Amino acid sequence: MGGTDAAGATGRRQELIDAATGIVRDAGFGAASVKAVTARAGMSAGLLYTYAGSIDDVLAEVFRRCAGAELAAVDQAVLAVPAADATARLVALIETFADRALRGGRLAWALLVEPVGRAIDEERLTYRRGYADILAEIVERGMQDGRFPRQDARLTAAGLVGAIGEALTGPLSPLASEYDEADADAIIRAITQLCLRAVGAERIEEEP
Amino acid sequence: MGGTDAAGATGRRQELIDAATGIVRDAGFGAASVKAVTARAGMSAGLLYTYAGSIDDVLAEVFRRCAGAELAAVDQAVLAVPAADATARLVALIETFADRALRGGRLAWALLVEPVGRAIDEERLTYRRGYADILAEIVERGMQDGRFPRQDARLTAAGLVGAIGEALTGPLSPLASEYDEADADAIIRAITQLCLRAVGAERIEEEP
DNA sequence: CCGATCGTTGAATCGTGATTCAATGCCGAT
DNA sequence: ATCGGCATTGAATCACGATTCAACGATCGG
Repeated sequence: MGGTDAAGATGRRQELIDAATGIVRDAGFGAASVKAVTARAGMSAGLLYTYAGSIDDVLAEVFRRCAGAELAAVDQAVLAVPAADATARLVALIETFADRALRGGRLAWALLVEPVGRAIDEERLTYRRGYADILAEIVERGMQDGRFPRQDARLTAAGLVGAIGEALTGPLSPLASEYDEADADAIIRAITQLCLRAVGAERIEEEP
Repeated sequence: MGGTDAAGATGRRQELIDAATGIVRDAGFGAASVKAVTARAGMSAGLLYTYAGSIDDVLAEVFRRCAGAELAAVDQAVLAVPAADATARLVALIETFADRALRGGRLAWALLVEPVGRAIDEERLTYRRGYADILAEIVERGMQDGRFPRQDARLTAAGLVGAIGEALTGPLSPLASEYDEADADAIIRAITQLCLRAVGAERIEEEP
């Protein structure tokens, strides 16, 4: 056998997905053409079709994996907090999500808002709905416990997804331009406060 | 001269823009190809290039006009309310924006979130920033008057743009599926409450 | 060493829309 | 009636990326 594992342990399909993931992280889905992906994977363009149905197949898989990892991290962070404290769960969700987004380079942008084609838009819907579902559950519970005022939990959830996403990836956000590493905490705190107020959480930890 | 005004008063460029606007309203920018636009305008494809530099030129102009009209309507509604009452201004903004979006068919979706190419994405940035600017001013004023708690006005503004946009156009929103004409008011009310809470407005009109 | 097999290559082809431009039609002026 | 010039046509061309596939070459059993 030749080199390290060029065609060995990993498997061509995995190499394609890894290469595509790297490109998406660096530059978004728009840069993940057949040529770019196969070049990064160190193979010829045609070989993609031996190991995947199409470039959209590969990119959809990349989206599922990245989005799934983000969602899982957030879900885990939320579940680490007692369900009884809806406010703390909400804070955990926002902090985890925002922290990962701010440190993940272009990935959050690619997953949340980058214009992409049909194949991936459907994945995106699942992704956003995943967050909205978690949020809706938290809001529902908070209402039951009397922590949050009566409201349409699903609409609030959608609104929070939009608010967090826009604050983190929109044209006015730190991610759009350069931003100070040190600012990250301040930004996360501001988003958290915004969302806590939005659901009507009573206890809001103020900082001087 | 021949027909009504086929090549008369209106001007070819205007006809192109009108045709493109109609298509965007009906089906979004994705449907506004050269062929579709020129066909709707009743002229041949090639003529587009006599009266516009490119299809992107035409679509960017359509975007500017539609977005400008929406923004102007919202701005007008906001200015109709005394600046001293930041809460009322915020309500006016949301109600005007949401009402127009819910009644405007696909237009709101096209302007806010439809995936489009570069030429138009820059226009979109201006559009969203326009709303964010108005919102930031309202939030700023509300803080000065002690109606809203201390917060990062620009971040709140971005968050509100995201929340309103997602609630109205997101996968979880009424616009994604069919929705009852009668529900529109309830939706608008829910979004309003959400945003009022988000900025920390004290007086929130409850309804039983 | 020979041929079968299978992974691999990358140039040719396809698909989809935008864009160009030679040809045509239409008009008033002469 | 003929001419010059402007408006218009729409088929040909271009652009650009995805996709295909005939050809190549490494490996292995005999």
